[in-house]
Amino acid sequence: MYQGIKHIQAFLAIARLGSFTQSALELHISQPALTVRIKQLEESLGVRLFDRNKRHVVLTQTGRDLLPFLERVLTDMESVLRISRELACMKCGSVTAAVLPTVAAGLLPEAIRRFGGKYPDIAISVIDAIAERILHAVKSEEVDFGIGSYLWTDREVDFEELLVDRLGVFFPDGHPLSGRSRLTLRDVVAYPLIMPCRGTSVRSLFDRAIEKAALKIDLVCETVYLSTAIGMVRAGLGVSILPEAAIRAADCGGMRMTGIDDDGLVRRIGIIRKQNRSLSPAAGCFVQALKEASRVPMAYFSSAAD
Amino acid sequence: MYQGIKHIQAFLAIARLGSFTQSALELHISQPALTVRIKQLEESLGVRLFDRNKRHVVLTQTGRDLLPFLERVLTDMESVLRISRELACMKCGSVTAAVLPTVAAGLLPEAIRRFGGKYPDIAISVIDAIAERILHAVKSEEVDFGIGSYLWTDREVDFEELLVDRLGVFFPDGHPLSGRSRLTLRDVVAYPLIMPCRGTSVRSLFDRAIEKAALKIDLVCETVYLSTAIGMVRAGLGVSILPEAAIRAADCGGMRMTGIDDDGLVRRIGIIRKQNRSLSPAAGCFVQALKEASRVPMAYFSSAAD
DNA sequence: CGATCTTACGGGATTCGTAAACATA
DNA sequence: TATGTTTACGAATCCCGTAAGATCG
Repeated sequence: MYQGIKHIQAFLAIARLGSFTQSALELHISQPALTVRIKQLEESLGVRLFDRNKRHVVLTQTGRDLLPFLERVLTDMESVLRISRELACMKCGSVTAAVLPTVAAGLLPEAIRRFGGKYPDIAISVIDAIAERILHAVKSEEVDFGIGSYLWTDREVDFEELLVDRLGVFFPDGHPLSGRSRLTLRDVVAYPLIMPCRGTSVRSLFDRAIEKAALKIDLVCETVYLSTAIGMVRAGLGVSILPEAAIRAADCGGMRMTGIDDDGLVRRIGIIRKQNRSLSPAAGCFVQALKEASRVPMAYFSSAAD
Repeated sequence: MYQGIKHIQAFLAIARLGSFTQSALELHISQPALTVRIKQLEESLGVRLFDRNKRHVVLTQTGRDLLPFLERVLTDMESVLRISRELACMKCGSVTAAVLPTVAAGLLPEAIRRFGGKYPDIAISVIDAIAERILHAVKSEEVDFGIGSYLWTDREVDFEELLVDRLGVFFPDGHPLSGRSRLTLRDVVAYPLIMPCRGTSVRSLFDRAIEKAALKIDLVCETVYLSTAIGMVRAGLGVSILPEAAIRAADCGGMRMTGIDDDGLVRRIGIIRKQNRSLSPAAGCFVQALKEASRVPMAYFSSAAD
């Protein structure tokens, strides 16, 4: 069949330089080898490409007709090389991640800062989503990877922990729960509850703990945004269980937070990846930046419930 | 360096079929050979293209990024193959010829008819020109070949005779030259002459014959078009020496033509080609049609002097 | 005769296929 | 265990470079 790129390079070099000898020098092969290459190309294409007049070599009409097409093949091949090199060296490409809002506002900016400094040409796009949707996005390969809580054992995905996020009880000033250094789930369920809606990691952890302890609860409201839940708590509608770090992000005036002593109520946050899928060089590098960033304390958290 | 088309075919087959085994069947190679090819391609591009999960093979993100580029290379390569095949089989292409007007109106239509019947996809373009310009067009490679008279020995071009065109003396009814069965140049130069202009083959032959015989002439007019010369002869301005066949093409009422016995006054018309240049398949085939057509008598001649 | 392309041929690298090993569902 | 990919290795092929041949200016 047709031979390969080297034959096209040979053709173009001779078409340009008008000499086998010159072209052989440029291509770093011997001149007889070039003769053979052109002969092979001519045979495989079934047409004569050059008229050899001993002193000069010139394209035949057929050669002239084919020249632009062969040029395009080589140009395109060079594009492939350039782009794959750029992808490998992260001079281009993109990373897409589905991330819990708390992480998107807390850990992520630091990671993006680190990564963006090293690889300014990689576009990073972040989809902030609740735990359930992150898992879906990872499994459907909408995203390169997710950052979230690994709540449901799922053999389709791998999990690698980045950080552990403790939950706490949020209640208004002057609430009966005040003054205790630690609380338990059993203490909390005696009061009306405001919780993030289903599908969030906090809610999943909470529901699981409730079921395990076989407790009854009085859920007065479900919120999408963490800040809404906090507002309701401050207004005296009830108490809530939320990430401890939220105390730093939201306006928590008129509120108290106390840690909760319950094994189930810790949010293990990490990288969620589809099994048997390799990360692109850029994504792999960004994950690295995330791991580094997770070793320094986070400054801020978002106001969305997740 | 990068390997070749076969690697790209391998990549695309696997990307499409999602299986090394299937692709190997399609490509008619063994499956281990395919593994090696992909490994080579990945190494030469410096990126991982597939995630092998034993049960399925799926593109990596990088592979997906590169897919359209590699597809384009193969598409382009297939274009090259298709076009060269078409050029070879004369399913496409064009032929350009510089042709004497008498031939363009006489021999050429028959040749075009024959050729066009067999190869309807080849475009034929004809430049009608006088002998001098035909030679120039051939040497500058404006045209694939010329059809004309080989008047000036020129090592840059080859000549292959197609037909011989005799010249005759044209004079008005009742002219003193009337009634002779043959004439000589010496008979003719006694009268005022109307001749095709310099650069035409007829004029060149004439001038050469005059010079060789060391005759003096009375040139009253030079014409570009053969029909003009005939009109002037009919009007009694003088006599002319023109291709005998012109008697059939122009309106020659009130005129007589007699053959001339002079060795120099035959026009040898044939294919004029640049030396050491091969003809395209289409041009070569058209030349063949010309040779065939030149073996049947011509019906008409043009009215232009050449 | 000098420059240049073509042909011939031997050595070396590449590629292929068979067979065996390995991995996953 | 069955399916499918990777590794290993011997054999065939392909490709290259050197040397000799041919051709044109």
